[in-house]
Amino acid sequence: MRLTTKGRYAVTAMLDLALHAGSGPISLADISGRQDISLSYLEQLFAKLRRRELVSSVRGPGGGYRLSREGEHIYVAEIIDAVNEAVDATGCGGSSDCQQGEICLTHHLWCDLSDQIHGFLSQISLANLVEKREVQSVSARQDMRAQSTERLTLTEI
Amino acid sequence: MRLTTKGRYAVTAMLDLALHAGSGPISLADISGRQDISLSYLEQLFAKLRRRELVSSVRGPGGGYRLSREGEHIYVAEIIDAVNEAVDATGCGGSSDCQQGEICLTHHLWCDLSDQIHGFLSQISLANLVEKREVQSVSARQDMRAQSTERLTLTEI
DNA sequence: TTATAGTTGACTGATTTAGTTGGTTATTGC
DNA sequence: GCAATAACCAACTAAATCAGTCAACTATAA
Repeated sequence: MRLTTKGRYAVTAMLDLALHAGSGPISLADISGRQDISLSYLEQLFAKLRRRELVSSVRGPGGGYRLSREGEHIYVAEIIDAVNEAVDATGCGGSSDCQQGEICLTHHLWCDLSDQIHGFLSQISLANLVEKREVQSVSARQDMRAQSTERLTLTEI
Repeated sequence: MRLTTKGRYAVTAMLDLALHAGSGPISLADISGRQDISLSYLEQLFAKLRRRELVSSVRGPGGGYRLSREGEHIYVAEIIDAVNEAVDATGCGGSSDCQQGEICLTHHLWCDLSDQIHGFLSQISLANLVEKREVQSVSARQDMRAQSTERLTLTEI
């Protein structure tokens, strides 16, 4: 279990999907606009999320991504694990022979801490986050901003 | 709050200190030998741990480091924070104006998750880790290995 | 048939990680 | 006083990761 900005981007993007669920597939361009994450970086992240079957894709115009399960059943831990892809944190790949054929101190210690954090983040679902009042108010403002820039783009043309 | 291998090294080294507390200051060379962490990398980590007053140093022969507080009062979260030194995880440095002068979705979300993990790791002390049976048994073996290589070095000369 | 949007891969600069090298300073014991 | 020890310090490096760019390709809706 690692906690980096990469995981944060992924969780944010997935939360954006959850917030806009119901209105058909959401394009990465939309998420990019709302969350200020570069489109190409999102593409990389969503390739991994798709491989883990956290999202499913629809190609062509009007296409995009949708959650492949209900938000209640997608947990923050899964999302972070999907994009961080199993970095052998123990140094021995779980084979427990890190130090001259025997288990090292780091091994037990970090597996334990890591497991506990993992367990903690496994209890927080996207639906839990969507429920939060702050999340809803920020999201509402982002939607309005997105709509106004959309109008701008149209009138500019 | 970030969780990387850097933090793991720091926690492991501090746990080594806690396990060998009572027998005078512990040299980084000893920790390096037992935990397979390069001496120079330990030096970098301990410079930060000392700045945060988690350890105190004794120079000269027989010198080394010791915990500046009892293990009961040193928490895993502090150690990780000390070596990771405040990386502005929010992108706006807590000023809450990440997106066109207003707070972003990431901000709330990540601060919240981050705070909860921090709270969790703030409850685990070095003393808690020392108590664990697995930690004690691994540590005992490491000490024996260190003694035998010491003997080897002496007889080789 | 065209525009949309996902899919893929190669490539890049910046930062972080982990470690090396080569010093200096303080302290201890002879 | 001198040699050995071990903390302290700074510059430098290779490798990995992060974040993003660019360019091509494929499926599909209108």
